[in-house]
Amino acid sequence: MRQTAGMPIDAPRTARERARAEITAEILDTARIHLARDGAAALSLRAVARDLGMVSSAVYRYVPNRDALLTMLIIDAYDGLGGAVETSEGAVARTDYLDRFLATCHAVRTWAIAHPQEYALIYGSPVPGYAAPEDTIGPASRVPVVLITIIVDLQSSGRAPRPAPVDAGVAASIAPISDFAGGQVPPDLLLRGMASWSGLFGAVSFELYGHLHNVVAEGTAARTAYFDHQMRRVAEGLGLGSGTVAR
Amino acid sequence: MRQTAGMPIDAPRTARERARAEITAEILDTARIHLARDGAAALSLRAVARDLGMVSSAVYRYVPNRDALLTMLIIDAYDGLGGAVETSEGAVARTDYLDRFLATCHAVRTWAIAHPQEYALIYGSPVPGYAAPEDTIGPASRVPVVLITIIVDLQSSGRAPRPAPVDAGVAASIAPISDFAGGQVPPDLLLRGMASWSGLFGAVSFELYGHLHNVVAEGTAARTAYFDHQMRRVAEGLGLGSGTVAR
DNA sequence: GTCTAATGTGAGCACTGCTCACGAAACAGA
DNA sequence: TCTGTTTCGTGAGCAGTGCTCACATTAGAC
Repeated sequence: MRQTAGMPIDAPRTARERARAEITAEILDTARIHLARDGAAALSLRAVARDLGMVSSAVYRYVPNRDALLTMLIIDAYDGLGGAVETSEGAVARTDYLDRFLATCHAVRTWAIAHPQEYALIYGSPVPGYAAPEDTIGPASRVPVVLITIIVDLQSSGRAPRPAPVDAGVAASIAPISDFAGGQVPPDLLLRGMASWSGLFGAVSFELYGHLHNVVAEGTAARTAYFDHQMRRVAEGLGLGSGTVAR
Repeated sequence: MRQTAGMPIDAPRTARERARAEITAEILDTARIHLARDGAAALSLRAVARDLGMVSSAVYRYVPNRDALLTMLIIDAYDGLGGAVETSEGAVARTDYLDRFLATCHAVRTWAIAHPQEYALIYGSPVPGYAAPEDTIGPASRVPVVLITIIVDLQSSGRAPRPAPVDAGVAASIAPISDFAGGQVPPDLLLRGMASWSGLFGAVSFELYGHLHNVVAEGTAARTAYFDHQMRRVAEGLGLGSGTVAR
């Protein structure tokens, strides 16, 4: 049976297996600290080894190579973000669709600001030559699933206009996600969900990567007000609005 | 007098100055090739030197360090994208506002797909510890200026609803860009411009960084159809729409 | 108690950015 | 034309990286 993130790790039987799991966890913990402090590009297996008081070649007994360590950290980051978002969104009354959406947006942004290097690791430019392994797609889909669920819920509540017809070519283009959703969700809603997702991602990334420099004032209040306004605009465009963008 | 991108280089007087300019250009050219092939993270001064048949320490006579070389490539990339977008958008009739917007979007995406590493360099996660110098803000603003201009043009044509009133806090948050625009452009329009810019950026980045994997079908046709649809949706949300998102 | 497999060690390879002392060449001023 | 000053190319060297490998040690299985 394969191990997948979120699944509890098999209880180690022997002392050796226990030690192995423990040391692997220590490596991951240390790597996490280094990542948060220095960023993914500067993550060094040798430095992690030094911090743990082991010789550099010893970590290769636990981690096949640097890319594998990064992959673990990527899954970690996806799960961290996904958990934060699910908690935040889950605390809002189910029928307050706009608030659910805004809670999701702000949760993503708050997490990103608190964990900039982790965010950059999962949503920044991929390390060249690095291909995201299949293990990441589960954790990676947690946030978009939340967004699409909000839109689908709004739809089923009957409080939204009927899904708009979508051009056949466009509908065909999203066949993969449509299949993933069991083919039951109208393409228009999936497209809305994706649009909100990429709009949210764009706004957070812009802020985090410094593209709002000389555009939006630097303080926390200004940045939050700007972000909130723009996310309300996105919601509006999705049929999630409360009537007007202005607050 | 300081040299700024876009400004013609002073004609070199002596043979030495001419040689210097030439070798610096060769270094930049080679670095550009390496960037396109291997990505920014793998850009190596030593490798560039090798390609040019010079010893590694010699390039330090022309480029202070690796970061400076990256900065030149960043300015280069901004200008390349800006030029491509301005050309594309400039070819559309001035009064076809939606088409101007879509031309801009598709130009950004086309350039990004053709120059993925350059795109990642300017819109991906910034290299840790690297702060974008002031020289980049001019070239960096070319695309957003195009977008905001479209929206302002539409506004002045009288074919759009009046700019919506904006919450005072939100309006204050965009003081920097508002000042940059001379204080004449209504905040609502600037906010729309920024929203379109970050929506466009989000969509292109998602595709380029592989976040559409298992979501949107892989082929060129599917990806283009999806992108076009989403950009039309963004346009819609901006008041640039032609009436309906469906084509 | 023995045998095998897992684990830790340190040397080593090839690479990186960057510095520095050293000559050689090119320029500028007298 | 001669002299003095910059500028430029060279190669060695430092500190760091990822990763491999032969070797010793140790822990678990039988």
